[in-house]
Amino acid sequence: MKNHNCKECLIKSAAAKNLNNEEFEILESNSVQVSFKKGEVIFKQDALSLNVAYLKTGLVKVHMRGPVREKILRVVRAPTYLGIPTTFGDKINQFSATALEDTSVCFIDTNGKFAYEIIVELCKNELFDYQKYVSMSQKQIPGMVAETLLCMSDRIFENSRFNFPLTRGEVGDLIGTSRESVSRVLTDLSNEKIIEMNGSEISILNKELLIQISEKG
DNA sequence: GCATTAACCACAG
DNA sequence: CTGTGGTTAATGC
Repeated sequence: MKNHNCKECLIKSAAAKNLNNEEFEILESNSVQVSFKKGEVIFKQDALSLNVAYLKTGLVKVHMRGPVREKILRVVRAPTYLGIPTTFGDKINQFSATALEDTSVCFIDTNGKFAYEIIVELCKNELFDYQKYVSMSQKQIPGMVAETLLCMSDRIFENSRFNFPLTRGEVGDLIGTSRESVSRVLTDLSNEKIIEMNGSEISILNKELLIQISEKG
């Protein structure tokens, strides 16, 4: 935790861009910035709410405990809000967030000025999740893995080569399959020279084919 | 039936 | 944690 200056923040949220000086003072006195190391829990399911978390830098997985195992709901890159972890009315988190990289987060005591931005964020998430669940229910595993790789490459890292932030097991939790299946698909893709793996580093060699696989399912 | 897909188990590195 | 092989269950042709 450290002192911070929301007005001078270079990674201001869209909501914060509309605030006046007085409102910035309110924001600063009602928020706190915290750093997290890779693997640290930012907020935890079943714990009391820490209000809204704004992911300033880093990469985070948002996940929920399922009847059998943990399910990764999404993987998000800064800057973004981490959603509203509680239901209205209670203050118990319904899901968790864990840092996949070193990360800094601002916890904000919610006030009216942020409501609009938060709603926009929630709508985007809802749409994104609907699309994801449609995909998941209709595609086979290679399609889902391909889609995940493309998503990482295009949306998270914006690079065809990147350091894969998830373990095989976590990819399984994300797309709803077993770690073994993820393993096998990845080695298949590697054997077919569609991707290249070096430890945790992954390069996409044949993006067109990968897109085909992700679309065909 | 036979083939395919994928989950579960187990063991090795 | 990861990779692999054997086994099993469900599904499709």
